[in-house]
Amino acid sequence: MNLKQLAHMLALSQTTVSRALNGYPEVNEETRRRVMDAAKRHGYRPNPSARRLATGKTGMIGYVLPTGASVDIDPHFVEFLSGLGDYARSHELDLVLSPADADDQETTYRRIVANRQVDAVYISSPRPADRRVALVNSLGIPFIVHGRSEGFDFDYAFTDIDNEGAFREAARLLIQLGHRRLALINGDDRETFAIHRERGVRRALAASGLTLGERHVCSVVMTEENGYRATRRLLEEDDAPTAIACSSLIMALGVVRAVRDLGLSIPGDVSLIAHDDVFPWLRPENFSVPLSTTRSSIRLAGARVAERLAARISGLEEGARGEVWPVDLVVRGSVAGAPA
Amino acid sequence: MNLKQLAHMLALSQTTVSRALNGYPEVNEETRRRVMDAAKRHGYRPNPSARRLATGKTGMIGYVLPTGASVDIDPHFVEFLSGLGDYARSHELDLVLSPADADDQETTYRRIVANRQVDAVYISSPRPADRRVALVNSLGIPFIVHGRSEGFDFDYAFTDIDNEGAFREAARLLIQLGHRRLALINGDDRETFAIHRERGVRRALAASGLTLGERHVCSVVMTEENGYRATRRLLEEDDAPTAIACSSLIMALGVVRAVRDLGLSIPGDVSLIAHDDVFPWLRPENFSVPLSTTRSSIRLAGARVAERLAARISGLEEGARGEVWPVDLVVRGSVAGAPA
DNA sequence: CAAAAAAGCCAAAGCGCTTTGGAAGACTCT
DNA sequence: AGAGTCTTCCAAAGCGCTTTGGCTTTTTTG
Repeated sequence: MNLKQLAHMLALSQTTVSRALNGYPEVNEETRRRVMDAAKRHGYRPNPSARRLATGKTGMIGYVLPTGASVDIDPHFVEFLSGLGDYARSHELDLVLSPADADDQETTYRRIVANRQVDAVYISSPRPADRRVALVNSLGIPFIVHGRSEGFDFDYAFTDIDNEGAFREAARLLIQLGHRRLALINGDDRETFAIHRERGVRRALAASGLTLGERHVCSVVMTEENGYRATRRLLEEDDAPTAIACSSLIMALGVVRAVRDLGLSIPGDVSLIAHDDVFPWLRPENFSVPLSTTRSSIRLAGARVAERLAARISGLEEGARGEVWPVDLVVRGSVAGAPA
Repeated sequence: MNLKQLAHMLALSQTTVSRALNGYPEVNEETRRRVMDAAKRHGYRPNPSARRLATGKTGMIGYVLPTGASVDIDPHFVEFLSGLGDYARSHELDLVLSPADADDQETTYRRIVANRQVDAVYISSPRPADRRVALVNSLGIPFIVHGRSEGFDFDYAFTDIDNEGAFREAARLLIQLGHRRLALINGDDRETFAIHRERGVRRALAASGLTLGERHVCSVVMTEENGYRATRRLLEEDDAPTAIACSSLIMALGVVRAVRDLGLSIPGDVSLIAHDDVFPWLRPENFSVPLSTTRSSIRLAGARVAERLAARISGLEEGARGEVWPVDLVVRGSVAGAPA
């Protein structure tokens, strides 16, 4: 059932039917109802291929997926996707993942824009002066950055959480509890979120005349194993920290294991706060010692990004507004006063 | 730069240029070179929208993503995606995720097929007599099932692992070690993989004249918390099992925590074997007691599914061949002889 | 009431590609 | 040399939609 047939059986022109269906004003309301009705009754759905050839609109949002034999997709992605998908569904948007060589995403971005394969894209895990952001901005396709980049001579639209504030508050709490030597087990410090978190910790320390020791901050891929290793290294030193801030729950698993392996305890010997992106399958309150966290649902962020993309596609949102979400500090049993 | 312009500047017809580019035989090799050359020089890329309108081919593979406020995307998905994406990239395939109401995926499948939005689809986490499989089969679009369904009057193509064999071997090992009361903490038993795993355990027990106690098997969503709860429940009973087989590493985290909370030890009081899908961020050898596992890389499965989909799209693979991969049993410290 | 404006509809021209059905020329064969 | 066969290319017809420009008919206006 295509437009031609539908028009024919309604004894109308394709033009009128098309306009009736797409809500154009120059068609009689009575006629429109007739058309809508017949369309529904016959299950008519405009062929998207034809439509996109004619309009250039695809009804799809794009994401360039860095891949490679040694490239691991961030497990956070799936939660983000849950939120994004949930919103996208209600707006009949599909998501197209374009796999790209992790070291050459530019080609892929250019392709999907040149080919008009998607109406908008989003970018995640940005770094300062991220080339993808500059590129996509210059290509002129609507986009939203999940997270923040920095150091451009233009503004852009992003949705981020207050990583600095979250870790500043976490550190402040630890300091108030008497801790003087804090450590930060961070994610990849080439990414903005990690930079912001480190800054948060430093600012809190500075406010009390303290500093973050050179060797008390580490930047690693966020795996359980790396959390373990970092913790062992930290705690086996002379000036071992008495409190640790950790950038992910997964790493925190390793932290807890390391602390135990060393015969130490949380929070007796070491206080621990981790960032919680809210996974359904791993909850901080279920750690052997309930984990204090800075909490922000990455899933909600996914839904929000989808919402903004949809708004941009339909022209409802314009400009380069960035939004920063506050982060909850949730105190549980894993923090206590510094040991004597 | 479109076909028309390219043809014009080569003083050839669109037909010839199109054929030269697409490798049709009825064009002089000399001409073909000229065309290819000019195309490359001018960076000509055929407009995919136009091409798909004409051919119906999209260069995309589809996946219907169940979503909803209370629907969590399986964390395994991201690993599967890593493999799929890695292969797809090298073949210029994109993946389109079509979010659907988890309770009504049929509509979405029909849509993407009717609209010719993708060249092929894959289905994951199938159940016996899975309606999606029947539907997609009847719709006549190329597809691969990751996992297995059962009970159809037709054959279909799938890539699965030997879940039954894996859990049979795991159970057999435990039995050989003297365990008589095994328990199985399984995933959702409406899914085929869980059924097969349970069958594997039962078969191994039966071979030694043993059975799996009614209350020694549980089927839950695979979260850390559920692993914990199930273990507590199992171990606090009178005829507590001395060995546990567990369907995921994430649940195993909870199992370990529960055992510890009860003042018991692994493998002294309880032996544990879990299935490992090979996550980069959580490795069984790094558990406090290195975890014995049945291991199969879900990432490789993703790559294989992509490969088969590509083969089907290009007509290289036909028929309904199913393939079942063997699973490694990797013995580490978490198993030992049954306590006296 | 005639002229101007608005409403409602349509035919046809794209969008950029593939593919069908020839046609022209070169080549082979008797 | 004439008929038949390849080879190589082309014009034009789709694919199914949107949109431009124009044509009637109805309504409004001075």
